[in-house]
Amino acid sequence: MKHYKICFALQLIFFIFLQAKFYLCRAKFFVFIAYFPMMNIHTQLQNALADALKVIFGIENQTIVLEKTREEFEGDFTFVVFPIVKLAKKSPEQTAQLLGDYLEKNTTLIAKFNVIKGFLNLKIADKVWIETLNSIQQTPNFGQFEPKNQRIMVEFASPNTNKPLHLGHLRNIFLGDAISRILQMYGYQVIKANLINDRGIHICKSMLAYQKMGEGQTPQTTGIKGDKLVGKFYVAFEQIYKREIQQLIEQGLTQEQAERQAPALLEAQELLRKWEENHPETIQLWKTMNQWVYDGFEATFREINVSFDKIYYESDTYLLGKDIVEEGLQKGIFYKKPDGSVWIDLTEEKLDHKLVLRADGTSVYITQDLGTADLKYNDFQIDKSIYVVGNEQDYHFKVLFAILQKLGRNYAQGLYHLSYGMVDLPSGKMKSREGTVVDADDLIAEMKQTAKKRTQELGKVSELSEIEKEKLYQILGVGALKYFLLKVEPKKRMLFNPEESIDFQGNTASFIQYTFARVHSLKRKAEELGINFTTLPATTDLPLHPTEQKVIFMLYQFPAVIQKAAEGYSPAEIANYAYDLTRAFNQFYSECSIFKAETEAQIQFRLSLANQVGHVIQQALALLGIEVPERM
RNA sequence: GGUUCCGUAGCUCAGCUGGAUAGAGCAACUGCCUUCUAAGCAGUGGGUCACUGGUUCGAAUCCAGUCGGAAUCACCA
Repeated sequence: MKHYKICFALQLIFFIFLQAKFYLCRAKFFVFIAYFPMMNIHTQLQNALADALKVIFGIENQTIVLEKTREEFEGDFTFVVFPIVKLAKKSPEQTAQLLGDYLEKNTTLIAKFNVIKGFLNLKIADKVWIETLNSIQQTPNFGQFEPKNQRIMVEFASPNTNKPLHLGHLRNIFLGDAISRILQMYGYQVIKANLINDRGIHICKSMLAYQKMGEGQTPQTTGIKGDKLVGKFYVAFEQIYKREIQQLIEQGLTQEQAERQAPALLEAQELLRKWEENHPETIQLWKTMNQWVYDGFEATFREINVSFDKIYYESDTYLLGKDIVEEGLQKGIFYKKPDGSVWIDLTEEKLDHKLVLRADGTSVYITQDLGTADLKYNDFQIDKSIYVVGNEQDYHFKVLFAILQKLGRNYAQGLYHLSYGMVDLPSGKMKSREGTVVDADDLIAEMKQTAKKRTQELGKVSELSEIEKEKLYQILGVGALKYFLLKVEPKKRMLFNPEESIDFQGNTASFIQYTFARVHSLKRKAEELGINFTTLPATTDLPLHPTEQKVIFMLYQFPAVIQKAAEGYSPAEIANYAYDLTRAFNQFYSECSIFKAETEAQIQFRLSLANQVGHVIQQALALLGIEVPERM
């Protein structure tokens, strides 16, 4: 409620400001319309209602909440009068009736209204909708917000280099990529960052197995993708390790002892020590194998059309943060235990005591995260910083942010953990050790294959060249996968059933892409007939079909949806919106003939509507990193 | 055990800054292609919004508790 009041107040101030500016600077007004076509109807209605409340009932400073009218009633916006009936001193019906009468008499916005109980349903005049469509049509980059002159870093992907990417990574990557695009649209300058975990015991495990049984294999000699090859040796290590543990247990050790004393692990630890001492051969092997992995990742990223602006390597950052520990000690925020380890007391923040440096002076996970936070800020002077990391680390980020807050970092306010739920299989959690992971490359290939099969069954694209067809399968397959993972609210855990392939019907990317292709087909036909696809309607006096009105209403909401998605860090908002817009358009499409419309003006109007739907679909899907085909 | 998150149709999910008779898709069934792409549209059936209480004109939505599930509470990352 509070949020809404502020929002309304800001809108009001802005509106007044612009009205004042209007006469001074006409251009500014158009910029305003360009970025906030929403304002036109919504704010005008709110203002008119505010007037009405004041004139009729003497009520001022009332928060005016407008809702979308439900399908089963006639109208576009609904004003619920229950909250004001006490102040109005009339029955809900009378109150609503009086307000409706006032609006009808004093504004040109309303075509009609009806009152049901305490609900005032307002139907916006067709003319206003057509003007809205025209204004959207004339807006270059409809949906793009004005630059906020703020920088925001989005860190995502953050893979380990000892094994290939899997389905869980894909959710992370798609989320990070989509939220980056959304924030950019919302006016931020976005820096996409990837913090690669390229060092540590797990990498040494792959390296050790390679030394033992690699026989000089390379991605080139084996034809195996680099990350897959390295992953193969990681699995090999695990097998050796497991066998050794088994043997030791048979010799009478406990499970725990065996796990600690197995020769393979000791050797891997030795390798890590050598790495830390800069042992040339070890470093060389490490570099070589990591490069294979990077090449492999790069191929996957290219396949899913994801890129980064900045790559951090943990081998560069893992020693950072020790100076911050020193700083914290000096400021009295951290304390030292007798054994020499350093801690922070976060019980005030309802967290616990947390270790920030080991007794032997070596870092823990959070130490380097403290250092990296400073590094990011110093590198880019960022105003906000987002970490796309799974919800298993919720506690870690609470602690990290609380520490940075206590240290008085001025960027601490702008930190946000975009936490998301795990992708589970019907059998439960994905476990790499048990071989139940869904490999990213395999899944992508499968999706493309399914898209191909489905396209061939329908047989509508015989005109396309082989290259174009391949591109189409790519767009459809990858799109379906992205949409599948993005349409669910990030924080919810989700289920993926490999047995049932991802749908291409219903609430899917394919459905939305298909609708874009339909629009494109209209465009081709218009060109054949020599009709300009983008011409604006000649008149605003056309009668609107209910489905046409609904489509314009959907288009009109696009900027507001972007705002909601950006502020709530939720690409799912965009996915749901794209789906609703698409459904509305398909309803229109099946109920209204475009080229057989009664008048030229109507044909123009409907083409203009279709054209705009095509644009917004393309934009909305682009925000999710999904491409659109012109035919399918 | 403490903390956090989740629980809506057979399945997968919307709706959650409180508003009218809780919505989609999949699956099942029924219509609609002498062509603006049927990967579509229209319709039928399917619900104790986990449960109990509270707040109020009004609760799937807010609060408390209970039950179920997950994560976390590491000198792993």
